[in-house]
Amino acid sequence: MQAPSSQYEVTWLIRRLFRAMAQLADNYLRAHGLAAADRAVLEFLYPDETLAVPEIASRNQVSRQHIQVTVNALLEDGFLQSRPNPRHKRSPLFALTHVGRELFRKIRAAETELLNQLFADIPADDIECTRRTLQAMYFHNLAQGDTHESD
Amino acid sequence: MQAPSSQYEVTWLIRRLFRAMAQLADNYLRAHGLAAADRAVLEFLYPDETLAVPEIASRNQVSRQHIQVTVNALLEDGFLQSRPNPRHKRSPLFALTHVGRELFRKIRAAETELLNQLFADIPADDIECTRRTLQAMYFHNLAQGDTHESD
DNA sequence: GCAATATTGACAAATTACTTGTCAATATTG
DNA sequence: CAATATTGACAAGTAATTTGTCAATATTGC
Repeated sequence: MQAPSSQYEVTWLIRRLFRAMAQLADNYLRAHGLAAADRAVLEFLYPDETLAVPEIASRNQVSRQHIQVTVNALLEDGFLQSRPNPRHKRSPLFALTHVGRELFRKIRAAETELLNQLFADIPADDIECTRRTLQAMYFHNLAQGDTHESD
Repeated sequence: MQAPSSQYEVTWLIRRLFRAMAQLADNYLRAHGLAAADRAVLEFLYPDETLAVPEIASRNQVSRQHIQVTVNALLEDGFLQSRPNPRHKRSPLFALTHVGRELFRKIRAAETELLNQLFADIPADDIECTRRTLQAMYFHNLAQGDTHESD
């Protein structure tokens, strides 16, 4: 029958790659006792951001309750520290501790290894073109689909 | 601090786009009473494949029990039909019915609408370059990470 | 053919990764 | 300062999927 369009294939590949990447990343994260949600929080704070729980949640488009639990656990494990929030006295800001920053740096380094394999033999120009295109897709998407609140 | 590499950004965007796309697709699928897993099965069979449950599962990298349940439901709803499997008498092959094929065609058409918005203003060359790059990534990935069985 | 081994479908329970609901405490704002 | 909103904590619910188990039946190696 008709060949699928390039557009369709791009979205198909995004779906497949996401799953494949998630599996690779999960294997690695598990070795450090982290879940994907933990990694996401660390990423939002790396290297020097300070954010409150509700703000991390809204940037990550997940419920604040979920991020609350994740942040509490990371705090307990010594990867995060809290500081007073000038904008809201009940909702402290969180930042990486030195240990947390080192942890995420290591995670990134390991991921970079995987990335280098994943991108082996792909010309830099193609990677840059892909980045530009996906970014445009992402912003198109946001422009039309980012008008929902919760809670 | 240091700017993230293009490689890293590409994978970041894949993660973000996957989630955004999943949300868009889910809204549409729900209207047809389907879940993402149903769509995946229909896609594997569209337009004229015939596959047994364990084979769909292995291609989709999910457990055969999960696909079994999904296929049973689609069969009950009249979207699939079974035929004898020459390679295994207990494990019939499944194919789309006419209704099932029409359903998936409609899903695809609706998705194409969304895709056209998502890709609006992106040059065809960039889309093609992106497709080529993602495909290369996907095959790199498969080449190294496809050696695990289950069950 | 026939025995040993493997595969399959069915079902149940467990797991993961969240969301939603609720509430009291405390903030912010008008 | 009173009305309203936000936050953190906790509980319960949900969706999608995995894992475990089993009996039935296939396939295979001899």
